[in-house]
Amino acid sequence: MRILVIDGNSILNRAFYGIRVLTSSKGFPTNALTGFLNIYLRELDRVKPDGAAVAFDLPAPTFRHKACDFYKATRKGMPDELALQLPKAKELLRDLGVKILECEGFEADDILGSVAELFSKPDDEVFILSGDRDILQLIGGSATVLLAKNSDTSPYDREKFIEEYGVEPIRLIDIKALMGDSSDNIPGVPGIGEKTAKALIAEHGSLEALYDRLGEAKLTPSVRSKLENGRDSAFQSKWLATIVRNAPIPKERESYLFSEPDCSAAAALLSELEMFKMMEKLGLERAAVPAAKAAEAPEPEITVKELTREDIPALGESCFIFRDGALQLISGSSVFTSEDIGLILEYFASPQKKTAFSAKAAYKLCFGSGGELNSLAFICDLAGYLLNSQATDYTIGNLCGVNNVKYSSNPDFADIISLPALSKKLREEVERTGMASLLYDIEQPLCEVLASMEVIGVRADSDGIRAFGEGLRADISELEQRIWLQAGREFNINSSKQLGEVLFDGLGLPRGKKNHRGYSTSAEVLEDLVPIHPIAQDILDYRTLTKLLSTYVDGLLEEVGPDGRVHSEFKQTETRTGRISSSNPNMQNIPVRKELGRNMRKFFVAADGKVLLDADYSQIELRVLASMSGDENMREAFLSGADIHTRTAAQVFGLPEEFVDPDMRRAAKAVNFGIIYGIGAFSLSKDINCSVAEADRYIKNYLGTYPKIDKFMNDTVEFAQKNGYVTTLFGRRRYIPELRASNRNLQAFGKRAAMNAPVQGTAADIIKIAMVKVYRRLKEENLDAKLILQVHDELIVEAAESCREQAAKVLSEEMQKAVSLSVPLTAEVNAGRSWYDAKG
DNA sequence: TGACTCACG
DNA sequence: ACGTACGTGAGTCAG
Repeated sequence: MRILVIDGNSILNRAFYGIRVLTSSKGFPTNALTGFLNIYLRELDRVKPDGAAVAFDLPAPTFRHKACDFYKATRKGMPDELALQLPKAKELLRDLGVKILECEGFEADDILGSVAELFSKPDDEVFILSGDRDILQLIGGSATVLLAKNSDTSPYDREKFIEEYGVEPIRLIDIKALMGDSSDNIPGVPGIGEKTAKALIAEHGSLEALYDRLGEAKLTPSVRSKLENGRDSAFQSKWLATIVRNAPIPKERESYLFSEPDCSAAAALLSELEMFKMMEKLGLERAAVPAAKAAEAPEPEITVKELTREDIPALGESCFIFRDGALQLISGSSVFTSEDIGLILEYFASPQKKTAFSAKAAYKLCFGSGGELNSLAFICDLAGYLLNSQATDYTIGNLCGVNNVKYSSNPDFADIISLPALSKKLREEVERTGMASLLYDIEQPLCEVLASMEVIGVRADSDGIRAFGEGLRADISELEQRIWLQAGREFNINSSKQLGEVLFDGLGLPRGKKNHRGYSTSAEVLEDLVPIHPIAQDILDYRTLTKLLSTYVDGLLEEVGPDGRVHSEFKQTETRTGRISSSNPNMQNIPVRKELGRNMRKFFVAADGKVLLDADYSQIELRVLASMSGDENMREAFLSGADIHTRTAAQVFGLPEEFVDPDMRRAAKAVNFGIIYGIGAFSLSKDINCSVAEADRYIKNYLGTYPKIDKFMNDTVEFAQKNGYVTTLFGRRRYIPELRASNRNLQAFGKRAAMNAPVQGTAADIIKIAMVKVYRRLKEENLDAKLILQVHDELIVEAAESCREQAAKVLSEEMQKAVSLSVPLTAEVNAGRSWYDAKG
């Protein structure tokens, strides 16, 4: 028989620490479960066993079979977030037909050893999955170990083990007896480390043989005396390190074969945990309401009709879903469908009050055909986003799960007929959490603005881009030749792996930071190599050019439409902070910082007879911070119109502004940015190239200079720890479950995110308000000028030459008075034929 | 698919 | 002892 047997504790533990925080909307942690199932399914696919069993630790209530008082005394108790997932894992595995093994007084690895023993007949194969190297001692006969590492598992059979350790697998015990294992509280022989232990066992064969021959063995005096003194400890350690193979597990071999899965139970559990992706992976249908409940409340009769012209005036309040050119709308207990564009537009234009699931596509249809979308009162996906910005998508099904609205038991209309209930629940939640104005006054109106921007797009000069690309191609092949020449061979420069081999093995250059797959070849590392070898600069240049070519030249050309314009998609429910994102193509990361890349902006141009107006906020995030924290010192800087970085440098260094040199200003600028990101001395020191101690001093001085910023950050973190979320000036929330994680790195990340989100998010709120205002006023004043792009703190309008002055005035006025802070907001507007020219 | 690298605010 | 600033999207390689 072919059996897969798993150390449940070990794999859950690895999954828990290896995967970012995942929770259901109610905060129930699911990361360990998700990780475990992914690993389990992958290995199932590889091993294709006849049966599987998962072993769990089950300590005896009053004694252990290894009753040493120090045994595993230091192993930390499991964090609550993980402990909660343990019973769910067992329940789910049972539902899936997997055997669960627990023996009072035995640990999971003892159970694995016993299973391996049970399946050691000639035709048996046992695959033992664990993340714990101790388990390697079980290799042999029918048993192969699948050792879980970072993100994959590596199979260990006898040959592989011997190659790595130089001894038989069972000798692992003897090695441990000498070197000990602090995580398992195995003392070993004090002073003997891994290297010595391996060498001694490889030479002498076993612990017993070593001690038998201690007298005549060739040993250094110090090792000999350590071994003599550590004799008792060594033998006790060997016993501790030995995995038991006779735990009282079920002996009926057939009981380990897969049993019939209970799909509905598994689906119900996964639905409860909102693990919908996993359900798909397992091929499970979404759980219906349990039969008993469905019987209590019979479903209303649903009638499905094709929408007709006559229906429209009679429709009461309805909600609609518009997707892939088809409309589905629900009114009372009737479901109407239509693919007739004329009819759809007529419905959109009607005065019936509407709730949309997602509205951008509907707006786009209207813009494309001169229609209107009237009386739209509520947009569900935007509400869901405000309630939980960290979900990955806001499909109807997910919103129902997120907001705990019951499904219909009728699978055909599971989603549709629950929509009215869903929108009601969402509306209540948004109002309860104080985000009504944010939804109705900012996000919903913005949806129409974004739809308009997507439809209009930006004119692109394809010929110009192609010509630029040809120039790049020539330079790239020249660089490629030079790099190959210096490397002494041809290789793929784009492959970090091959590049690493060339630089660090071939040329013997010093290695910098390592990463999971070897040594880093990032720009940071390469820059340090520039003074050492000329190849470094060539590689940096090669990277710059190929990035421009593949992402911005080739990538962009694919996105230019038949109208000669690119129609980027602006997503409104994508970021955790409230920003919008841009994709296909991403117009928010077109190069600007370096001149070569900045040239790309020459190819984004105004249509004939028009100009581009580019308006950007000056220091919006720092102004928001000054206002939110109320720090007088920083507010004064903005009120007086000072150069903020120079002013900061002067204050932090205690000098008059005239004495601030460019280096000092640069350092102050880095600190100003760092503060917004939740600064750390280490990263600041790298950013401005100084010692960590120096960076630490800058930060301390800074927080001393702006004490209320210090207080604001501390208060914000404290609020987040207490309430689980932070808010912007306009009430937008970001939940930060990481703060409650037991992993320190995750907690530290949570704190930084908590400090950043109110600032970044408020700035996002402000520009959204400005966008709505600009959009409305351009329309009101009947100007031939349209908003076409947003880049976080920057708006771009395409305006007819005839109204460029008026449009520029609208932009600058509406941006500056979008909101009223305790410091002024300023926006600078420039005009030009191309984005390059229009950007200052 | 995930890791790496790099473009932007 | 360990990792190291917030938020994105896209292209490439390698398993």
